[in-house]
Order: sequence, then structure tokens, then C-alpha cells
Amino acid sequence: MATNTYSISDLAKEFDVTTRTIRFYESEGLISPARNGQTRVYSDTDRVNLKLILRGKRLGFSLSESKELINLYDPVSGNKKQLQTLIEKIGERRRMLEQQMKDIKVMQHELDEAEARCVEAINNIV
Amino acid sequence: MATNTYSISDLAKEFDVTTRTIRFYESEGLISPARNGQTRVYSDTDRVNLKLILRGKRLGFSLSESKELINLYDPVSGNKKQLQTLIEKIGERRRMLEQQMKDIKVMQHELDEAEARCVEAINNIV
DNA sequence: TCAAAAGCTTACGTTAACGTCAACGTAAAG
DNA sequence: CTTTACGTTGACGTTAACGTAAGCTTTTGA
Repeated sequence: MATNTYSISDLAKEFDVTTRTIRFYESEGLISPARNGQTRVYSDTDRVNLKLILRGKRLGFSLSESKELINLYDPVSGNKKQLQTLIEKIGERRRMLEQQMKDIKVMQHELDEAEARCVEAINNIV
Repeated sequence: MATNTYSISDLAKEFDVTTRTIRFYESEGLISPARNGQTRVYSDTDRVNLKLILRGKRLGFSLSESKELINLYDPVSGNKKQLQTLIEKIGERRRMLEQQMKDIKVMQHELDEAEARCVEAINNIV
């Protein structure tokens, strides 16, 4: 496993966000890059976490929700009770994702219908 | 088709939002209920549109995006060019939904893994 | 070598999506 | 007949998620 590092603008370009955005995520505690003096140095882990955040964003997750998600993937540390709580949270997420799945399928179906109406209307014109 | 009507609090209760929210959606031009004097009277169409908005919200759509969606389902009025544009927009939406689908599947997989790690950690304790 | 590019911090600005009063009208129920 | 519930219109407040700008240091390519 090559231990790559990235500058802030590397990641900004790769994921098409501004450096401001990446620094903001850090200030909110979602990423914790190393430092070379003042300069931030991002690891593969940081990069993956950023990826997680942005995937969360595409699904309408808030940053604090994404933060929880990141913590779910963290090294498992804690007692039994904490682990149970984690499993419950995972269950919640799963239920949310399933609801979103349903929503998407319904929408796709509706888009099909909408497109069909459009096509028909065009045919009626021509 | 029974032409039902609803009060604002009817809909608020049914969809678990505040009346303020519903009025806000109207002020943003997403719903246009009839009036009985001052009082708003909602039709089935209004109800469906509200449903659309909230489904959009669950998928992280902005209100203006949901507004576009509502317009996609509207009675097909317009010339050929407009209809082509509409079809393109529908295509965009479809691509977004497909991306979201992918995101969800990846997340579900990751949740599976996270849960497995939790379960294993618990077993190591006990 | 020196100007442009990239990095940093601090701080105020902005937008979306409502929340939260205030102040008032109306209608039914006790 | 008056309290209680529901409705209305402003209008200001709030939070999240950055944008934007200032002012300074560091790095780098011509």
C-alpha cells in the first residue's frame, strides 16, 4: 500500500471543490490532515474521508451526518454498549438509504412517464 | 376521482411538516392552493405536489430543483423546442438519480462492512 | 532574482429553508 | 359570550455551508 500524500489543491482539483471547502471540513472536525510546518498534508485516509463527505452530500446528508458516517468506519474502539449503539446507528442509516432507494425508483418511474408525455406531445405537433 | 380538499393543518399533519413550511413553499411558487376567503384550500394536486417536494427533500434536492420537477409533471404545453429542453432536463435528472443509486449501493456495502467489524469487536470482548 | 502561484489565518458576507414571534380575524364549543 | 383552536399576514431571527476578501509567508518557475 503506497502511502500517498496530497496537497490541498490536489484534492480540490480531483474532487472539484474549493480549498476553502476542504479547510472548512477540517474546521468542522471531519478531516484531520497532517502538517508540514503550516502547510496541510493529506493522506489517503483523508482523501477517502473527503470522498465520503462528498458522497454524503450528493445524497443530501448534512456535514454532521457525514461526520457520523466517518466515525462508523473508524477503527472499532469502545465497549460493548458503544458498539451496540454504533450498530443501531448503522441500522438507522440503512433504513434511510432504503427509503431513498424507494424514492429514487418512484421518481425514475415518474420521469419515464413525463418523458413519454413529452414525446407524445412532440409527435402530435409534427 | 373524488375531488378532495384539505386544510393546511390536514396536510401538515399528514406529512409531518409545519404550516409555516407549507406556506413557505407557496411563497416560493411551488404550490398554489385555492382560497376560501383568506383561508387556503388544498386540492389533491396540491397534495401530490407537496409529496413531490418532500420526496425531493429526502433526496437532497433544493426547492428550486423540486420546482423544476413539478413543472416536468405539468400538463405538456409548449412548442417543440421547449419540449426538447424538457426532455433534456429529464435526462439530467435521470443521470443524477443513477449517480445517487450508485452512491447508495456503495454506502450500503460500506455499512455492511462497518457492522461486521462491530459484531466482530463485540465477539472479541465476550 | 523576482514575480507569480500556492499556502496560511482571520473575519465578515451570503443564501436557503425555514423558525419564531406579533397582532389580528373567525368559528365552533362549552 | 368568551375561551380555545385554527387561520391569516408581516417581519425579524437562525443555522448550515460555504464565498469572498484582506493581509501575510513560502515556494517555484522563467
